[in-house]
Amino acid sequence: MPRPGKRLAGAAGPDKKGLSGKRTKTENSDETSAQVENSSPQTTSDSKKYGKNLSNYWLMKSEPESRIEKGVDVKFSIEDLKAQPEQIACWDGVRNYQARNFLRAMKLEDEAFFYHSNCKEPGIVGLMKVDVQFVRIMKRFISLAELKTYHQAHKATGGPLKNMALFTRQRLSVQSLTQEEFDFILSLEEKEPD
DNA sequence: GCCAACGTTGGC
DNA sequence: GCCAACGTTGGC
Repeated sequence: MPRPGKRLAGAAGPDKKGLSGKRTKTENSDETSAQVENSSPQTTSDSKKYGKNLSNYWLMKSEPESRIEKGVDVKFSIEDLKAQPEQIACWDGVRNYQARNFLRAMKLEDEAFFYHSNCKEPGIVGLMKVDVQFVRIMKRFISLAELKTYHQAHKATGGPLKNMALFTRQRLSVQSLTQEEFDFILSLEEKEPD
C-alpha cells in the first residue's frame, strides 16, 4: 500500500526506530515530508499549479491494520494519528513520484481527508490539516463503497465525484480533491448512510 | 490470500 | 523509446 507513513512527529519525540533509519533506500535525499515542506521558492510544476493562496484539498491513504513490510509494521490508523504528540505526524514513506509532488504542493492549513486503505472497511474516517495534524473524526464513516456509488452515478449525471481520483487514479496514495469534491464528501456526513 | 490494476525497471 | 517482466497497491 500506499504507505503513507507515519512516524512521529516532531518535536518531542522519542521515536523508536526511527526516522533516520529509514527504510527507503533508493530515495535520495529527498525525503518528502508534508510537515515541513513549504516553502521555498522552488518551482515545480505542481507547486505552481497548486500554489498561491488558493486552498487545496487532499485525500491521504494509510493502512489501519498491522502489516509487516521489510520488518516494519506499516499500520497507522487515524487513532494512531490522534495518539501522536500534538496529534501531528510526519507523512513519510511515500515513494510514488506524483504522490510526492502532491506532498510538496501542500500548504499549511490545507484540509485533507484521512482514508483507511487495505483493510476490512476502506473509506474516509477523518479530517486533518496539513501539518499533518488530526482535526476530527468524521461524523460518520464514509465508505469506499458509498463513494463508489456516487462516483458511478455522477459519471452519468455530471455530479461532483465523476472524476474523483480515488477511482480514476486508483493506486495513488496522496491525491488532490477539487473544492466541489471536498464539499460534496463533507455534505455526506449529514445524510443517512445508504 | 488472491489477483487486477498499474507504476517502475531495464534490456534491447 | 518500446515493451516485457516485475513489484506494489489495495479491493475483495
